[in-house]
Formats: sequence, structure tokens, C-alpha cells
Amino acid sequence: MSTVFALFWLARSGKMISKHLRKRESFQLFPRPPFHFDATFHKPSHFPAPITAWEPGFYWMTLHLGPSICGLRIENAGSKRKPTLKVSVFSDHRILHSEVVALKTELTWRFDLDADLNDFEKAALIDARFRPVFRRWRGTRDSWHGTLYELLVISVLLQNATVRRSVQMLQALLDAFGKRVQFDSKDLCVMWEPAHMRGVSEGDLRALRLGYRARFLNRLSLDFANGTVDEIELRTMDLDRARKELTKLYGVGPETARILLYPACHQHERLRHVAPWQQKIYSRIFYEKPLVPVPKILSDLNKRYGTFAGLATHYVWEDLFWRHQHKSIPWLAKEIRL
DNA sequence: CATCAGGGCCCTG
DNA sequence: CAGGGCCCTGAT
Repeated sequence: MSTVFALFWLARSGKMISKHLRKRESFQLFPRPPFHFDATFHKPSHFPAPITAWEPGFYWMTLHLGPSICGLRIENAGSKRKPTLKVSVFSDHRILHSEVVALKTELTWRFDLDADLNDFEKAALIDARFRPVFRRWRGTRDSWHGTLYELLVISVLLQNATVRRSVQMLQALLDAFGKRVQFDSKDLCVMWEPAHMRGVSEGDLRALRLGYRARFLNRLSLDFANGTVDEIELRTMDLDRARKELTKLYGVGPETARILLYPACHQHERLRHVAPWQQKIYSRIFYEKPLVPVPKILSDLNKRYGTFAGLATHYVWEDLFWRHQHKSIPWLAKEIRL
């Protein structure tokens, strides 16, 4: 392999610049029990992005902390009675006390550590059929490690594409606009911030083979950079209001709004929308039939689980993917179509 | 080789 | 409010 080609390849795969971060700080967080560490941090149904890493009892992620970037290692350091997270902060500079406070608040929000699951437990445990599932994953939160913008990027890449293509598009974007960091023996990417996309045209994005999503990403990034979207304010809205606000965004329809909503608001709610591929999977797991009409699925699940329907289906859904990850489920493999 | 659909959404009539 | 068109890819 020629050097020039090697360099080109390294640059293409984003391996060129990798910043090393040192451990600077650590603190603890105390999730409200019950708490399930692994299922809260690791979502088997999500496609793997080189931004986070997981092993049983450990989770690594990168994020922007003010103007700088940092890496986190989160360890399961508690007991059933007193769930505890030990968080280590890796950075290229000293971490201020105010930054620790901000991190605590943000992590508590993103992973919904204060969630009160009592009413959900009551509803879930009288469900004879899925009780084992709810029991197995007891204490799991529906969560997303990143910002609203970051999830929006992912969901736009998912639109009308197979997972493989979504992965390719994300990799191309990370190579072009992300950064690489090494910390705690992990080598991960940090996503770009919306403002970094100011000088990037729709054509530039098309060159990365985003197709028509290039326009969405371009406009969405500008909206976020210009403060058109206020993530913090969205968190305080009720779900209907938040859904309405999100759907106003260019490129955000019912399905993308659904993906964003829980991380945006962390309120438990009924199901409102089932996408075609979810319809197939729900039909299989809840009815053992190939295709049940969406209105029936919605009314049945909402009747059964009430305002916790969103969370209940999350448990059943991730349980399915978890089992699939350990022992391939052929019909599911076919639906996912990597 | 051509055709098609895929974890949607926008725009038009 | 239904339906065509959109970028690209891998499957058929």
C-alpha cells in the first residue's frame, strides 16, 4: 500500500487526529430505585455508533461540555437498594465545579435517573403474558445518551433507508465533521455541533451520499445553530405541544417526532404512531400474526398499558432485540435487513 | 442489466 | 388528503 493511499485511507476513516483525554474528575449519581444499569444504557435495537460503548456494568460516551469535549465512563457501583453510578470525567483541561453540576443535571435528565416507575410497575406486573419481561428489565429507562440534535441527526439518517445505509451515512458525517478522542482505553467519536455546519452546504452533504436528506440536515443544523429550537424549553412542554413543535421542523414528520419525543420530554404516554416496520414486529410479538392493522395495535396496547404504553412497548421491544443479539431470531433478522 | 423498496417527508393537485 | 418524487444501495 502506498503511503499516499494509506494516508488517504486513514483520513477517510477518521483515524487521523485522535485527541487523548485524561481523567480529571469523578462523582456519583443515585438513580431512583428500581434501576437497571445495563438496559438503561445499552439499547440493543439501536444501531451501534462509535460514540458510545458498553460492557456489562460499564458505559462510555462522549459529549460537548461547553466549548470543549469530554469522555465519560459510567460504572454500575451500587446495590439494588441503593443504585449508584460512578462517573469519571476525561478531558484535556481541569473540570470546574460548575461543570460537574451541569453534568449531573444533564445525565440525570438524559438517562431519566429520577424517573418514578411505581405506577408503571403496578400496571406491568398484572400483565400475565409479559410479566417475565417486565420483571427481567425492571428499572429500565427509555433513554438517549446525547442531545436532541444528535438524535435528530440519527433519525433523519434512518428515514427511508436500510440500517446499513444509515450507518454508512453516519460514518461519512463523523469522518467529515466529528472528532476522535481516546480515553480510558476507548477510542470514540464526538459528534459535531450544529454551529459547525454553518459553512457546510447542501451540496457538501450530498457529496457524502446523504441523498435528499442533505437538505434536511442542512436546514435542521441551521435551525439549531440559530436557536430556533430550544431543547431545554421543549423538556418542559407537555407531549402534545412538544410533538407539535418538533413536527414544525423541516424533515420531521410523525415517525421522526415519535423517535425524538421521549428523549425530548421524558414523560410517559400512550402510543400515537406506529411505523410500517414496527407494525410488522408488533404484530409478531403481540399477536403472533404477520400484519395487524395499526389502529387495532394502538387501541389494544393503549387499553392494556394506559399512559405507560410507550414504556411497556419499549421493554418488550428491547427484550426482543436483546434475545436476538444473543441468539438470532430469523424472522426479525429478515425485518432488520442489515 | 433493469427494477424496486427501504425504520419518511415535502409538495402538489 | 392522496400520491408522486426524492438520493442511494443492495436484493432480486
